[in-house]
Amino acid sequence: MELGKTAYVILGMLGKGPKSGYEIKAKADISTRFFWAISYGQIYPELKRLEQAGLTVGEDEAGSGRGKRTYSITPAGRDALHAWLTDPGELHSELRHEGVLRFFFADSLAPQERVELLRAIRAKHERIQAELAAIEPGARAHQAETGDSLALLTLETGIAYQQFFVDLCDRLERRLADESDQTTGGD
Amino acid sequence: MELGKTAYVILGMLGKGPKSGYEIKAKADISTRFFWAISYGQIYPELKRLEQAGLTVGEDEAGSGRGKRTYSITPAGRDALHAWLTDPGELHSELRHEGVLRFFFADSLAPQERVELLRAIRAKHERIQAELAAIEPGARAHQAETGDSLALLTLETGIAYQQFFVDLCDRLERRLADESDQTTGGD
DNA sequence: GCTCACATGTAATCCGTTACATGATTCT
DNA sequence: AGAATCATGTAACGGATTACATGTGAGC
Repeated sequence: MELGKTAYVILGMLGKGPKSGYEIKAKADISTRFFWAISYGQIYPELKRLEQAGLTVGEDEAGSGRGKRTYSITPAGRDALHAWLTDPGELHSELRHEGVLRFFFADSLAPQERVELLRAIRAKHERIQAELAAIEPGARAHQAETGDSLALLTLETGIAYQQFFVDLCDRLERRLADESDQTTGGD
Repeated sequence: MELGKTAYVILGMLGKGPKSGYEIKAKADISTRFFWAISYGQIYPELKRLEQAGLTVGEDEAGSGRGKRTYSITPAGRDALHAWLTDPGELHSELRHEGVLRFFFADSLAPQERVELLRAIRAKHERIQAELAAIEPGARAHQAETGDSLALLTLETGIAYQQFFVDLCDRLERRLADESDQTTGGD
């Protein structure tokens, strides 16, 4: 029945409790988004497919506006989720990073332009890090409530990940400065 | 004329010297692949589009087998490349990391299964790091020849990036161990 | 003669984003 | 009354991978 990774994001979210498509998106936006983004265009069709496959069940919420539909995970859904979490096959991972890409091709740039590029990369990662830091208090409260420590641990991973790039840019900028010092004979 | 990022990978490669589609792929596979992957399915059609746009010129190589075609960057191509390298707009970056994704949802796993997940993530990054390390001698020789230090610097960035995940997995494994120590009352 | 590296290309398919359409409820 | 948020859904499009088709040249 071959589910895509995105299906597991949805299934995983429902594993933590029943949710609507809208709520799944909201939760994903403050957690998985930073290492696996999803959009409405995937969520709603996928929820239907998962229901047809018997991995989730949807229920129309009475009373509330225009048919809000809340989905829950089924036992079969939990099995599928567990099978994925422990699947010994390849862990897909890919990075598309325009900043590093540009840096790789930056030998045709003037030294000043290179530095500006590094600063721009740094600024971007700092901005995302600030976004993540803003989420932390909520995640901490969530851990206290539910006892789920992995969400917070993953968030901290995200913050450390951004920090890696900030440090990297600092290091590279210094390396470039050292290099041009040598070329110009120091002083 | 709105070029996609992949077009710039090709343009950037040609900026370092004339190449065939095949050669572009080979170079990308030992450099940009780790932060911006490309495939033949993109390269050949894109080379044609870039030629039509006047950013590259192709020339059929005489003598060699079934029409090998070598492309060079034009002055207009260099302008476009420079414009991209210094574009102050958003730097696209995205990560899809199944390992961290699974970890986020791993609260339903047994402690032993969690550790196995972390070990699998770690192993994968170590494997990629070894791949990168194998490329390094070639990159070092290339720098000595051409004076282009950024390719090597970028490769080292890739190695450090993999190391980040290796360290992360070690840290997380220790954190999980500490946690279960507390829960079981130590010993 | 066989296999491997070199070499080009396309078509099917998949995955995902973006933009759009629609409407209810809640807050100010 | 108006704005923001909640809420669902689809269609068009774009980007990229995969598989396939085809063929040459060099070395064993």
